[in-house]
Amino acid sequence: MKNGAKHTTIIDIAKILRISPSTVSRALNNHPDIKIKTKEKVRNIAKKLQYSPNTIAQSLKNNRTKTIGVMIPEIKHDFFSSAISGIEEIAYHSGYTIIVCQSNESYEREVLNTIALMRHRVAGVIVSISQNTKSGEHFKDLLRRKIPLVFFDRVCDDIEASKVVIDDYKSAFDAVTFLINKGYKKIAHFAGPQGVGVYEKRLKGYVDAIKENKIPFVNGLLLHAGLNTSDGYESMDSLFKSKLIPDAIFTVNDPVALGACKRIKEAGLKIPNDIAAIGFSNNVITSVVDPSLTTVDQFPFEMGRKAAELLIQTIENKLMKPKTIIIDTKLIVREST
Amino acid sequence: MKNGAKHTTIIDIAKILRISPSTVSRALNNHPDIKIKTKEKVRNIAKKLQYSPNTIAQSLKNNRTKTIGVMIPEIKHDFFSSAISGIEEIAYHSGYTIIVCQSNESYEREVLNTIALMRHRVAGVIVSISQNTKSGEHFKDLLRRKIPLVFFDRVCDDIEASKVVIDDYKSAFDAVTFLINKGYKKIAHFAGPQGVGVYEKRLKGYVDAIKENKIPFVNGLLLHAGLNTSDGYESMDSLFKSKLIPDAIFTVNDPVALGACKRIKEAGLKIPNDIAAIGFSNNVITSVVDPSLTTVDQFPFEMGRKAAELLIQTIENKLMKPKTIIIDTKLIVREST
DNA sequence: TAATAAACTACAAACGATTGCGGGAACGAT
DNA sequence: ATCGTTCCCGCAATCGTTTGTAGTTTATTA
Repeated sequence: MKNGAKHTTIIDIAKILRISPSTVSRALNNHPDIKIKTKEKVRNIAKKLQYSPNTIAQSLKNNRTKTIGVMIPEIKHDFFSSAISGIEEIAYHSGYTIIVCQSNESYEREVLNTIALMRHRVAGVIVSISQNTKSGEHFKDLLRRKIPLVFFDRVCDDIEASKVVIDDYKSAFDAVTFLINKGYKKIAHFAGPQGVGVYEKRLKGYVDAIKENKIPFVNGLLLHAGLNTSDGYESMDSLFKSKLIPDAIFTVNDPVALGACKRIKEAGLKIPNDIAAIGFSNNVITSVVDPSLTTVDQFPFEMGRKAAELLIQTIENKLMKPKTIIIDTKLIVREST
Repeated sequence: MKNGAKHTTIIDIAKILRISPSTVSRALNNHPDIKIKTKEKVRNIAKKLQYSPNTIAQSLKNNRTKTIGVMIPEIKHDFFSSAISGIEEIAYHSGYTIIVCQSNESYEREVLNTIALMRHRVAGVIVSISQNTKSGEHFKDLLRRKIPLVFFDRVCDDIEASKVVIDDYKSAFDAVTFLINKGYKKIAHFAGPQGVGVYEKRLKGYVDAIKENKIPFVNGLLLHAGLNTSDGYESMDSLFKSKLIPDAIFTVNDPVALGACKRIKEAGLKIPNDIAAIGFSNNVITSVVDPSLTTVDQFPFEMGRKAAELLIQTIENKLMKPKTIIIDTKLIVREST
């Protein structure tokens, strides 16, 4: 079961040149104690034998790795894959590699993945937590072991770690206010799973925007469901059945908005003339659907970059205490409003 | 610059119990030489101190890691993030972790990433190559070091390694034949970068389908461009300008098809009545655009799974020689045809 | 020429785990 | 009393690097 891999080591090089491994090591690391002649010889042999240092051995010796653990719910979501892309970008340029794992929205798997990352002695971890994560004990384990931790988007509020988030409350508030200013008065909200901070805040933003603008709050216009297209479809369907027809909807995310739009179109109504719609996240998809969807851009690539920057700064002791970065969102106005 | 991390080791446990580290190791690995009483004591202390084995040390000792390197052009593409998801799924269940890197379609970066993966002594590598990769020397380096390699989708033909692909030729041939059977006669193809095998094969499939069905091949209906929406838009634009209007188009991928559709709609023409369209890949986006797009599903999640399975089998010596798996594609017929 | 500094290089320990081998203890059988 | 088993466990080497210390040249200076 061994990897058959046979790599050349500094000992191989040492033997050939009849010098000691330590000299080879110092030569390769350009240590001043080694004379240039020797360094050149070492480097030549190293190149000839395709020597590449064994990170494993280095890590063991130095008690430190250049690996960052990334755990997100699901890679296939636009938002998260863009974030990973941003993380990888920064990591790459700082000489770090990233280990990616997905929790699949499962708390148990999140815990197991955390353990796996600890075993790997990652230098730090970047996380967006699963929907079903209530306890943050596994993250506290990381901190107890002095492994730096950065949350992004879906954060764990009661853990002292750096965070990269958007202002979900304000983004939602602004989106709804935008609708109100456009003259819409019966605005529905399809909320996400409560218990997850970001969705709670979006809901609160909706409620407060309604209240502050002195629009009557109608309980029936506030629906709770999941995060998928089907949820949006069904929520809209139930509104139609209840004869409580809004003139605009604001949904927890883009897929839900799209599902709702589908149902609206099936009802023979026009968007935005009969019902306007705003989603959340600016999935690529929103710009090409017909009508294109007004939505809130969270700049996930940028969030990933910032999270990686924060983490690396913490790892390298350039950032001594947790910091929260709030990424500005942008309402992307399109045809659906 | 050290990670402050302080982890408990088997030595710590050994000291507490006044036994030797080797006994602790054997106890934890459930070795028959160790009596149950001792094992229990060891396990208790291990749990109390939150011991978790140092993968680094294990890897060094065993000269083998349980890490798989994954290199793809860009994570943010639907197709690749789904594939990664599939890879991670299989890897997770076999106890492997994955290191992800992106080449960003750059040959140089692909080479550097390969070196980084070798340094990490990954047990194997899964790759979809960049557009600009002509030489496969860096992959041969992997094989020389006996590091198993599996390609998926964009493969390197002249390297002897396992591959997971679709039959691009047949998929394209079938898609075009489908159009022909529907009665379309002036079918255009917007081809991708030649030099990349998969795109060449799709082109060939198009050409042969035209010829075998005795439809006149019109040179002006074959356009070469890139892979983005803008390329599709411009290709369509140039067709309009050349007054050579097709009654159907088959594009190298979905974004190109969408770009073309955009231009078609701008021209006031109807899809599929005036011009039909077929894309390639079944990006999520294609099902929600209006009109929804007929396309070819490549089952990227499944490709990722298969690639991971092949790789792990090779790593564990259960697969002795390279194998090529061809994933069946499926023409998803929607409104655009 | 001898003393001293400067320039190189080697030795050995360490990182944390695994594992072949050997040895002590306890026990029964002869 | 001797031998043989069986059961537990420890010693020490090993994986590939890094690095403090010490040692050997060589060059420099008095």
